[in-house]
Amino acid sequence: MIALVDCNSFYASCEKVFRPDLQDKPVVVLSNNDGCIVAMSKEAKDLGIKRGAPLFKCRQQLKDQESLCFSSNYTLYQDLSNRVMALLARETSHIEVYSIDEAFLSVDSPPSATREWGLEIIKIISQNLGIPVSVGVGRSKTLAKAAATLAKKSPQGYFAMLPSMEERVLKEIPVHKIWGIGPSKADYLLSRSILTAWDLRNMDDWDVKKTMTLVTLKTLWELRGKPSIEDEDPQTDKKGILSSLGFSSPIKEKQELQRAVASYMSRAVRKLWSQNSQTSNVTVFIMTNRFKENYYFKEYSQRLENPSSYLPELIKAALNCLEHLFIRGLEYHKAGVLLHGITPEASVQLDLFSERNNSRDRISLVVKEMEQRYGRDILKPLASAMEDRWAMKRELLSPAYTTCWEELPRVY
DNA sequence: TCTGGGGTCCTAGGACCC
DNA sequence: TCTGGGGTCCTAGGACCC
Repeated sequence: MIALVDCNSFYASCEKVFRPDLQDKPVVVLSNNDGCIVAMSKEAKDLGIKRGAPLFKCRQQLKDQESLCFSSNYTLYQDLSNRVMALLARETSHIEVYSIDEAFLSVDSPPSATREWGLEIIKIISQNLGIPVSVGVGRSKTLAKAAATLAKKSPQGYFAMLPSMEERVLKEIPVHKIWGIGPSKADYLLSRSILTAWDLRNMDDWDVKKTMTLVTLKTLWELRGKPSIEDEDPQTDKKGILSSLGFSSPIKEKQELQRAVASYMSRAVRKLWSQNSQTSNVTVFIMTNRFKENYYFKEYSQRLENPSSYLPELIKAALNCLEHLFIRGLEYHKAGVLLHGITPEASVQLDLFSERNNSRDRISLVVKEMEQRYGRDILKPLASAMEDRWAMKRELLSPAYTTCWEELPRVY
């Protein structure tokens, strides 16, 4: 059996950990730039607030209820997540950390003791970290996921879908709630009168393979209790790196866009460095407000002659892309940089006529070392070093309770 | 006024090769 | 009118996830 351990309202729960005064209050966490709502405590959910809703549309409602908003504090969430995962790892022979707030665990206990094991996990995480979690158990990841959804509704936060219960339970689950079935596939299934998880489970393999995808076929097998979705290997390097962010206020000037793009590139390159890789393809995109008329979105890619992780060269490529995109007179809301064709540094193929450029390697090395010693922003490319007028809006940020000496919570 | 960011995987179709 | 067969690789774009 497989268990899915899922933190309840994770971001909101993290905010509550160091604010006992908020224990029973509605809490919501906002996206970057304090734009929309990405997480809510149970109390906020009960108010009928929807995930993904823009803040300005529910501001009044939140005010009426004395709820509290927070800007997203990823430093805090990632740190608490690491602690949750470390505790979970002690309770199982195998753990797959699936996302910042979820992990699949293999269930080692005999069936008769599984319930105690699950409840013990909930207790451990709650006592050590103050984070509420739910545990769902099933014969496959997809079944464990479905069980976890039901666990959230149960008072103890635990639900095991035993094989004997599968038919009854799956008949109650609408097809669009199944992990891996998004809006588009749900629509298609509905049009064929496949309404529940049980209906999908009983479809013909070839039919599914032919009219949908292999992924859906695997989902179907999983619903039948046959594990078919493999673990993702956390060691494997990223295949694409994206760094993009909306501006806190619109940008008109090309020069400002250039600074933003240069700065996004230096973030992307840092991710590249952290996995010791090089990139061979740079893409830049810019866009105006997509909710307004005359929406403009355009991207431009440039292939590099040789794979590179040399920041100045990559910034130059990005700025060159920007030249193909920029139109004067528009108000830009967002830009981004994508790196593709990523290869490990060790196996990079140079073309016949180029030589490995040692001085570049040394510059990158010095930058890396200085960042390690003095912190991330000690060196910035000049192209991005001016004032960041467009920088992210985070007006409601909570302290970095666990990762910054100055911001440790005080006990009086 | 204000509407997130960062990923993965799959498929179709074109270019190219023998 | 007739116009091989079987591959690989790459890219764009869709779908889905948290």
